Amino acid sequence: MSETGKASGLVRMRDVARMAGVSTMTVSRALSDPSKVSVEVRERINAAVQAAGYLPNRLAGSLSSRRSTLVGLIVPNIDNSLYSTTIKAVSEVLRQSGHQLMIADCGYGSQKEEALIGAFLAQQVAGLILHNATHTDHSRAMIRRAGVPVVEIGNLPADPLDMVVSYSNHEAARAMTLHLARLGYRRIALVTLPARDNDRTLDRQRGYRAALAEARLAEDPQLVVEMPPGLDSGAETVARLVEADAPADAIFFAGDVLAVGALLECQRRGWAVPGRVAIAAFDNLELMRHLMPGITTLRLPRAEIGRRGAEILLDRIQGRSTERRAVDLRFEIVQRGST
Amino acid sequence: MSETGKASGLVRMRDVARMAGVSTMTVSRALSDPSKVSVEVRERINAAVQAAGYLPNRLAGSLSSRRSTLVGLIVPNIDNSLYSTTIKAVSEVLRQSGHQLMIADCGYGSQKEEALIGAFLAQQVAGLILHNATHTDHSRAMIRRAGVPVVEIGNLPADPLDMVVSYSNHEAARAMTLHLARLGYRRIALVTLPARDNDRTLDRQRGYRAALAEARLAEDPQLVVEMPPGLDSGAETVARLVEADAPADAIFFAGDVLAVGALLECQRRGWAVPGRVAIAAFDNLELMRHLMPGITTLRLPRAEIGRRGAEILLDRIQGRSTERRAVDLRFEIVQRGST
DNA sequence: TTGTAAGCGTTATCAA
DNA sequence: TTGATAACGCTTACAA
Repeated sequence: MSETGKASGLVRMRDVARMAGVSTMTVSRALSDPSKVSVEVRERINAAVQAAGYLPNRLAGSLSSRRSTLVGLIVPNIDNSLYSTTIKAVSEVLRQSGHQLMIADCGYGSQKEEALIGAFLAQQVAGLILHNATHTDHSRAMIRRAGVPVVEIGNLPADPLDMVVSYSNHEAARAMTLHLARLGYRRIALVTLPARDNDRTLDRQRGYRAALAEARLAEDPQLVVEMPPGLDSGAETVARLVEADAPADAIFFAGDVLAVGALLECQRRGWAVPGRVAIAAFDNLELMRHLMPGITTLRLPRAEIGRRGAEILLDRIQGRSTERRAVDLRFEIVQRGST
Repeated sequence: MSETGKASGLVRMRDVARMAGVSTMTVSRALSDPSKVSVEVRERINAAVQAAGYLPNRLAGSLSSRRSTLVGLIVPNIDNSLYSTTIKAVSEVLRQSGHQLMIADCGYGSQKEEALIGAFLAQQVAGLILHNATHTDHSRAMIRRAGVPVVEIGNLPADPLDMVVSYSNHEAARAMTLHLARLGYRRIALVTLPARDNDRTLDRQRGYRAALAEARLAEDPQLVVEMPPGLDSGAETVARLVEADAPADAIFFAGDVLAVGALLECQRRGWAVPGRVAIAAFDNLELMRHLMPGITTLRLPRAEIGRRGAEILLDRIQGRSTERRAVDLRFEIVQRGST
């Protein structure tokens, strides 16, 4: 009676084959490419699959075929809505082609990234998506040996591993700084996250400096600040920069939700924005538009990066392309009341 | 010279074994339990592993040992900081024990969840973490047959699949509604996300009704509203409920960032909070504390749910426990200026 | 259209 | 402590 798995509930292709009176090979074909099997046999197999509650073992399948449906994604911090916008887009594209997404976060360090790359390659991922653009030599060696396609999505690196889909952090920071200069601000401060081990933050600082030079504004070391992420951080910084002996007239918060914390602190203190100080932000979070005043910011293609990144990775995984593409996506400045 | 992989770069355990002059079994032991191998041989093997840049193939390892290091997590929406707090905590715990996390989102529907559960089981995950508490019969059947441990984390279901780590949405909504009643509000509105296919929202609505009954407040269907997520949604709703013929005197936004959108709309319109209307929220986002006034809300154990959930799952995966535990974590009300 | 045989790269088992 | 052999559950390659 109960051919349906021997107590353990474990059903293998063999069992389905026996039930349908065919060989495992025929079952395999019926599942992966039904057109290769006669209608009659196909129906018997489907019935057996249903009856047994059979689920194919992809571990065995991938091992045998040397093809995997796993893609690894490494971001600096899962717990951050900026990254999750991208993650969501990647995940949608991959699912539609039957791939599975493995996600890990590496903090902002390339050492931890190395361990994760090793773990993912050991799982035989078909491809990798990396947010950081800084990697250890060993990471590079492992990726080269494994021969899997890689997309870097957090920045436009000078020396890419393989493919790239991103915007330019340098250009974005430069554009916003020039925008502030054009609006007439002369003492423009830059607040970023800690730059150590973070190529994106470094590029933003460089972009800011480039813009100051172009606008013929003097660079004041007092006006370049690194802070940990968070609303409190932004609040603290705006107070410090506005109450300094030589105060900033505009502050460009190039990271996280620092600008929001700053604006809310100004509200609490009754400081007019931009009367007392102008505030600009980096990422166009939905919130920026709802605050009073709305915060001037950059619209970055977070979702599109995820989508295009996943797409060109799949093109390579599925052999539709062999190019090492580099896609530079656009950003734009959203001018609002805060500047 | 170049024994280091035959051009393709693919190095198998066999190759390492040959280089070290031992059998593959000895290499396998040296990697998984070095104490079982003599020091001298171990060193030769380590040297060969380094020289060859060998990465073990976990697909083969898992297939052979019938053990997997993969854990599947299914949330309603990756792109939501509430879930990402939990995801982060899960991910940390799993990494520390050498497990990999596969993440997918199922919208709020159990049909899509079913497909994902199937995909994860096909990958031979060692365990599953599910945020939704509503599942199809087929999902339940697959999980039972596969025999993998499962933790549900989004709610306390009446009929759990296996283990549960969560707070009670019913009790949380009830507690906040009673809190508002005790503060003297008499026309308390409830705004939730769409309740269809969402056991958490349904429980919140039930908890609200239970509290109204306890507080002997009449239930007004006009005061129970379902809205899509988002700041705009909250803004729109507060306007509607305050300008109604019989306006609400307090609004409990039981979902997403609706309360933030509402408070910001009140700021824009110059409505005093709580003078014109009181506002309470569900999740204690960092922002709630920074707004003026601060928003009264519930402190929910988002991170602890992830941590404990992952821990008890690992206890079962690693055979340290066989219990079907249900953990009811605490929440608490954070009273602030908005009520 | 279907089946047979030989792997895929590792680990369990048992023997030396 | 080490090794030989046989799985693990599937797919590739080839034969019928």
